[in-house]
Formats: sequence, structure tokens, C-alpha cells
Amino acid sequence: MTTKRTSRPLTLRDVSEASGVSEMTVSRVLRNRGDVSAATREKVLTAARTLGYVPNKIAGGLASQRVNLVAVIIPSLSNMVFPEVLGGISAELDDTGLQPVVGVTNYSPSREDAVLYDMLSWRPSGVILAGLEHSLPARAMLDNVGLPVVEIMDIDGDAIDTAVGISHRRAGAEMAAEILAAGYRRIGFIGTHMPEDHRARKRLAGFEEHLAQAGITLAAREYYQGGSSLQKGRELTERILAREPELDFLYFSNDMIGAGGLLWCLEKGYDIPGKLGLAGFNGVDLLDGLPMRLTTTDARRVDIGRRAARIVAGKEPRPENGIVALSPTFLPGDTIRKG
Amino acid sequence: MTTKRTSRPLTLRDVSEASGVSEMTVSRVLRNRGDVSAATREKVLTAARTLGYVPNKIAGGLASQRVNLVAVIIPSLSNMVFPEVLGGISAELDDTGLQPVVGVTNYSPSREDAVLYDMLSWRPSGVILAGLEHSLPARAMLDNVGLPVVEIMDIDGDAIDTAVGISHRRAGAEMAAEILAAGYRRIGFIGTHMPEDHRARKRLAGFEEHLAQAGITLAAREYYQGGSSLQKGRELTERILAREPELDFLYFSNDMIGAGGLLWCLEKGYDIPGKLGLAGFNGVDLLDGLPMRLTTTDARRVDIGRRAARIVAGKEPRPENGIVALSPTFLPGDTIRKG
DNA sequence: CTGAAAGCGCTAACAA
DNA sequence: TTGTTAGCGCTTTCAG
Repeated sequence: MTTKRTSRPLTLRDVSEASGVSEMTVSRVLRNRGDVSAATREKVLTAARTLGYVPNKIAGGLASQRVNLVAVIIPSLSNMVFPEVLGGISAELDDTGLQPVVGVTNYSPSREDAVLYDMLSWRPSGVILAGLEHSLPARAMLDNVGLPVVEIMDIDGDAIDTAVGISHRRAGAEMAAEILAAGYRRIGFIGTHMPEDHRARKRLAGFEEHLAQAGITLAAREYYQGGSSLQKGRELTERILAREPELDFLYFSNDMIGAGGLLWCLEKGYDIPGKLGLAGFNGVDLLDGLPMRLTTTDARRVDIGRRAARIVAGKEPRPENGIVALSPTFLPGDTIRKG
Repeated sequence: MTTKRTSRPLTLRDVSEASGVSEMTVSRVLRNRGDVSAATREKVLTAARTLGYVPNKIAGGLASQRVNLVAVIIPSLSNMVFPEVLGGISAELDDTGLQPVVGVTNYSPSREDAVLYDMLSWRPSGVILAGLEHSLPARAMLDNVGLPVVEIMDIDGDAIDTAVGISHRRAGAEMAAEILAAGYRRIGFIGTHMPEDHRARKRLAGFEEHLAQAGITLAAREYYQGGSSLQKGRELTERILAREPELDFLYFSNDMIGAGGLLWCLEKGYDIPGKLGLAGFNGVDLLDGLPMRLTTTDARRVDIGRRAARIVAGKEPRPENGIVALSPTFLPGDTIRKG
């Protein structure tokens, strides 16, 4: 491998000169476009390799007006859920020549605006972003970008272009149904106090509505700030049970705090699921291996990523109504009484 | 917000015409470069906003030969460790105008080559990548890019340009020292069988060398394939203890399987840390909240990300020898006997 | 199958 | 303080 120490990055012209082939033909070879004789192709590839040429996509993108980037905008990387969505997106994009570029908003609408603006300035081929709730500036940017825009995770609301996700209201309602069917009646809720966590909010709304239909209201609720952890789950569980010892079920807004609650309850000798049932949300398989499997709802994260990517890549048509509804799946686990 | 439905994306020229200011001056306003009168600035900003103009960084990058992107290449997003590194990078890059672009290799050298090639073709301002071991093509690409290249996580080996990380040999050796000091002698190891997981390999080497100095060899070892999970930790722990019931310590190659092992041992009634000690690696605080805190080593993930980003951003000079060595920190936890 | 010319949208460098 | 000119490195288009 000849490594000529160049301060200036190599250009097509360098390869052209080294191979004695016109820039245009070099470009064709390097992109596998159009017909090029085997001999010419060989000359070009050899020259490119020995020089160590790396094409300049900035220039290419400007000339072709096409950029193989997909903007992916998510609230966080630090819990298990978005990395899994990303995995689905990345897997499905793999054979399309498209590349995901990730922006993280930390659940801040203003950061979402900034990240979106920044990503759009790269003129990507599509945008995938979490949630249906966006600021006015963000909506304005997205309304007329003229690219596929896929909003993921949630389908309870209006999509700008296309939405791929589950109904969190339904997920909440279905969990309520399972809990009631199992005979629990004094139910507490533990969740984040994040005004911006719209999906958790909708889940709780669906949950409470279903309870209300059975004439039941939440017997207690406990909110917390900041990230989820086992430790947090323990503390909140202790607190809510201290306040309301008669609770017979705890619905957690995610599996992580649910698992913390589960560990605490087991240590304290609670009869689970006999006297006290527990459920989380997400279906994080990382937690398989706890003393009991936490009852939860699979939020279909990987599938959501895949479907969103397929639509952006044009592998799958955008549905008429713009909604791709996946079904949240109840995972019974061991922490709810069996019907 | 006037939303003119345009198929063609807006250009500087549109803003120029709408505001009656030359393109060049519009450009200056939008980038806060050079002196522009307040009146002109106002005209431009108003026009840009009402049109909904989003600059084209592709064109800007080509013209200025500078791109505010930092390529970050990591093996995986699906365990806790790299997202945390990313968090550090992202936090430190926040006020620099640089933006991280993440590529994932899934621990495959050939994917690393592909991802690196792809990212370099965007002409980023710097490259941060995990590990010191790279394929020949990757080294060739990096040797002469003429950008800051920071290899992270590991410092046991030769850096291309700069390395920021911990010595995994040392981390392994120090854990061995702690284990021996606590009086354990029949020690087993449980880790991934990934030929490409160089850091785990070096940790184990440092661990065994230190044991050897005390005349001790590993009494058993158990390898596994694929990702780490609590479940996997349970299974491997059961297996190794079935084979070698006399073991008095288990060293796990990461906290996740260590935690699985811990849970299994607690259920089986092992006396921990009395008869059996356990240790992991990473210092994942997500796991705080287990019945006992697992003894482990803090791998300084966030700090590594921060320092790497600082160097790429030029906030901090590249050290003479190209090595930024952070100290792995022993976290005693509850699963090792106290000296 | 190969090449020449024109320009993508912006900014560096210079001029006014 | 503002404007003009000339590209950045590639691909589109059209001609051979």
C-alpha cells in the first residue's frame, strides 16, 4: 500500500492523472455507474487503491443533489429503548446505501429544534424522529421539507407525514385489563415526572381510563425526576407502599424501575404475585435473569425501527392514512397472578 | 410563519433577493462572520426566518473546506458502555460547534473499515474510534488523514495519533491484587469468547500475570458467545461452579454477567463474600440497586469520552507521547471480603 | 464506451 | 460595511 504523504486530500483528478483516465470515467468506475470497459475499470481501481483515494461526499452530494443520509432524532441514548430502535433502523438501512445520522435531544424541545435544523442543513434523504409532539418551528421545518418524515414510537395523535409505532393509550389500557382480570383492585402507579414524556403520559391515561370503566381509580401514585435505575425503583416502591400499604398492584412506567421495585419487594418478603402484583413497560430483555420475570408490555422497539427505515428507504410504501400501527404485546412474566 | 410550498429547497440567493442584500452579506449574517450593520442584519434575519431558509452545509463545507463533524466509531450501542462514552463526547463537543456522527461496527473489523471509509468521505474535522487494533486498510486510511485521530478506551499498545483510555492490563492486575489481598485463592474467570474483544483479552492477561506472580493460576474459566445479559451470567456461573465447586472467587469480564452470577449465587444461598467473592468490570451504575453491590472496576467511560472530545476540539493539547492515561478505579462494592 | 463543459450552493479573498 | 469573482470536487448532461 503506497502511502504518499499528502497534506492535501486526494481528489478525483489525482486518480485521473495516475490512471490516465478522465475524471468522468474515474467517477463512473468508483460509483459503478454506466458502462466502463474491464481494462479501464482495472486501471482506475488500481490507481485509486494505491493512492488511497477516499471520495469526497461533500462535493458529490452538492453535485448530485442527493445525500445518502437519514437523520434520526431521538431523546436519549442512555436507556435501553432508543439504542434498540436504532438497531432496527440500522439493520434495515444496511443494504440500501443509506446511513443513519443520530441526533440526541435529551427530551428538550428546543434541542430538538436545533438538532433538526442542523440535520436538515445536511440535506438528508429522510428524517426519522421520536414522538408526535414537536415545537412550532420544528413542524414548520418538517411540513414542507419534501422528504419522507417518519415519526416513531407513538401513533396517538397526528402525524406530519407518516407515523410508525404503538398506541400507548392502548398499551396502558391493555395492561389495566390484564391487571383487573387477574383480580387486583388497589392499584398504584410509579412513573417519571417529565412533562415531555408524552408516551408515558398517554400510557397512564389509557391505563386510568380503563380502570375508570371498571369503576376503579388509582389508589396511589408516585412520580420521580431524572433517569430510571434499579435504585430509583426501590426507593419509590418503598415510599408508595409506606404511604399505601394496602396496594395490591404496582404499575411502573418502565421496566428498569419496575425491576428495582421487584427486587425490593422480594427482599422484604412480599408475596408476589399473590398479594402484590407488579408490571413494567418496554420488554427489555436485558433484565431477563432477575429472580422473577417482570410482567410487562413489549413496545416493539426493533420492529418500529425497521418499519420506519423501510419506509424512508422506499422498501415499503407509506400507508394511505400515514399510520403504521404495531401491536403492543403483553408479556405475562411472573409478577401477575395467572388467570 | 409564512410557509411557501417550494419543491426546490431555498438557497442563499432566495434570501438575498427577498432581503435585497447580496448573497455574501446574507452568508455573513447567517454565520455571524465579519461586520454587518444592525439594519442589514435585521433585514436578512427576517427574510431568512419568514422564508424558512435552512442553510446547505453540503455547499458550505465544500466551499470552506471545513466540516464541523467528528466521526465517532464504536463497536456497539447495545451495551451500556459506549452510550456513556458517547455522552461524554457529546457533552464536551456541545459548545464547540462540532457534531458527533456515530458509526457502529458490531465488533467486525471489515465493518470498521467500511464505516471509517464512509465517514472519512465526509471529510470530518476529527476521528474518535474505539480500540488500538485496526485492520491494515484502516491504519492506512488513518495514518495520513491529516486530522486529529483519537483512539479511545485502551492504552495498551501503539496509538496512531493519540490514545485516551485506561490500561486494561493494569485494571486486570489491580483486580487480581485486590482479590488476593482479600484472601481468595481458587479463582475462576467468566468472559466472552470474542477474538475481537481485545480489551477483555488484555484485562484477563493482566489478571493472570498478577496471579502468576503470586504463584496462582486460574482454577477454571468459562467463555460464552454473543451479548451479555443477566441470564447468561446465571448460566455460566452455574456451569463453572458445577465443574469446580471449590472456587472461592469469580471474575467476570463485565458487570452485566457479573450481576447475573450474583443473583444466581444469592438464590442458591452462597455465602457472599464470605465463601465466594465476585467481581465484574465497568462500573455500570445502572446496576446499583441489586441486593448487593457488585465489586468492579470503574472504566472511566464518561471521562474517556470527554478527554477524547477535548483533544479533537483543540480544547486540550495532544500530549507529547500521544497517551492520555486515566486510572481504572477499584470499586469495592459488597461482593469481596473487606481487608 | 469515453470525454468536455457546466454548475450544484456556498464561502475565501479581494475590491470598493 | 458591502459586493464581486472565482472556485471547492464532484456529477449531470450532452457530445463524440
